[in-house]
Amino acid sequence: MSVSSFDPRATPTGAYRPGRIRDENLNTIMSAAAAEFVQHGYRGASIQRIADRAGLPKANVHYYFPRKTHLYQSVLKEIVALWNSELDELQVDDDPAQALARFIRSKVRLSFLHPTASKLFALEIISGAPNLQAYLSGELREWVAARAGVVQAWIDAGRMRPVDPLQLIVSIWATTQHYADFDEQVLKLMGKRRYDAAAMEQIADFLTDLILTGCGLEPPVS
Amino acid sequence: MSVSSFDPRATPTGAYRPGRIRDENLNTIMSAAAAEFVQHGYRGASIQRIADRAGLPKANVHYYFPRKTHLYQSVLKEIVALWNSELDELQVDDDPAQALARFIRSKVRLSFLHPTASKLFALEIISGAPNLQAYLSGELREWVAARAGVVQAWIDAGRMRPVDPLQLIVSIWATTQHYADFDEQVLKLMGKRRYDAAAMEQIADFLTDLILTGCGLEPPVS
DNA sequence: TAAAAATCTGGCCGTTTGGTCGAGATTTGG
DNA sequence: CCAAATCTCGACCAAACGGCCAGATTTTTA
Repeated sequence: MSVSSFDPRATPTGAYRPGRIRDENLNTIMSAAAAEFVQHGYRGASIQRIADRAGLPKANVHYYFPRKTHLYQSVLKEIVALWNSELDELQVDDDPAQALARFIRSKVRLSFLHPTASKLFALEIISGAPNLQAYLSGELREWVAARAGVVQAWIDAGRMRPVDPLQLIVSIWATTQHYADFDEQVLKLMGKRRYDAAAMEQIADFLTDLILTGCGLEPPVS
Repeated sequence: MSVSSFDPRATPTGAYRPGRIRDENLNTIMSAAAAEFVQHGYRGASIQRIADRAGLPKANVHYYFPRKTHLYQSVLKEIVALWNSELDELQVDDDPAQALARFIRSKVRLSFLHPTASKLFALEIISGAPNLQAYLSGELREWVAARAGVVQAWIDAGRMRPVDPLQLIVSIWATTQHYADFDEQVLKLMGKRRYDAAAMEQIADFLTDLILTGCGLEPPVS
């Protein structure tokens, strides 16, 4: 939820520069909004409470985001961009075990690092995805189809057990996402307060082991 | 979302009997409420819209559920009861492959049969589970611990590959739940409008195959 | 330093919210 | 068939809602 660390307007002195205030407030408000949207949903979120979370008067929020919809869609857009940019690729030339292990690990890390983003995305889809229809049938569909194609190529080349490639991607998505979205539930089951580095390793190891073995692959020693 | 089919007050003639109107309205309202809560969350749900969905005046909803919280908690309670009653068991004496396959299948069927219930449960947990804290650290925790114990016994007896039993249960929960909760997303990826019987079979087969193989078990031919 | 642009914010508006009330209609057991 | 219990529902209320505006303040440009 932070602006790119490279900003052409940055000055060594940190002095005022155009847009600095704007960028800061935009980030503050969007972070506050994401938390509020996750807790109460789009309709249940209150601009007054978002303003309180951000430490700003309500009218100031409306100065940057005249309508609630704009704010919500901005937050959602940022999440989609984050997911698109940070997720590992799968290449036909890669070793299936290595590539899948790396893919699972990057998805686990992403989920653990941005739980609020993950939850808001989940919320939107569970509620019928009124703002993501185009994304789901467009970008995401092609993204998944491409990865499924790679898996299919591996299978055709006899480099892994034949499993439905689409369902495999969906299952990786489902399990990794689950730990972020349902952290309240999973942490209670694990008897922990919050995830630590060890727990994250344990979970990444488990998922890699289960899924790779399920694909008839030897999990690489990490 | 329907009342127990066995009702001691039932009469062969179907004539009026005490509580008949009440039972009917209770069910109508709770179904309408579940749909509204899934679409807009607790805070975003409007009693007026719930009344509209149920085809009743708003004041009539308040007659049965004086406060919004009561209505929400009633719906949640019903879902938890449904989950508790319909899920298959795991017994130490069972054959691991058979038992796990049956467990996965029953969870898939439950998710596909009650998507709204599944979604509302997910929503509550993602939003911080303010109404399920006791359930998560109590009943559910013991339920999961018992099943994990059975899996551990199987492992100790050398009847399956050693995997973290808790994470295994969580992963089964995650994948099966995902198909119900994220149906909007999964259906778009599969290029379908809605799940049919064939799709449900395909998904249950895939999950059984992936997870059982991942546990070093031979998936039973179904 | 003066003008211009950007930012800030208290107060206001019409609408929707959860919830109340009480009078009237319906259903029930006796 | 009647009195009691149950159910129906339009009208109403205070609070919270999203959004608007105009004047005050700060920051940037020239």
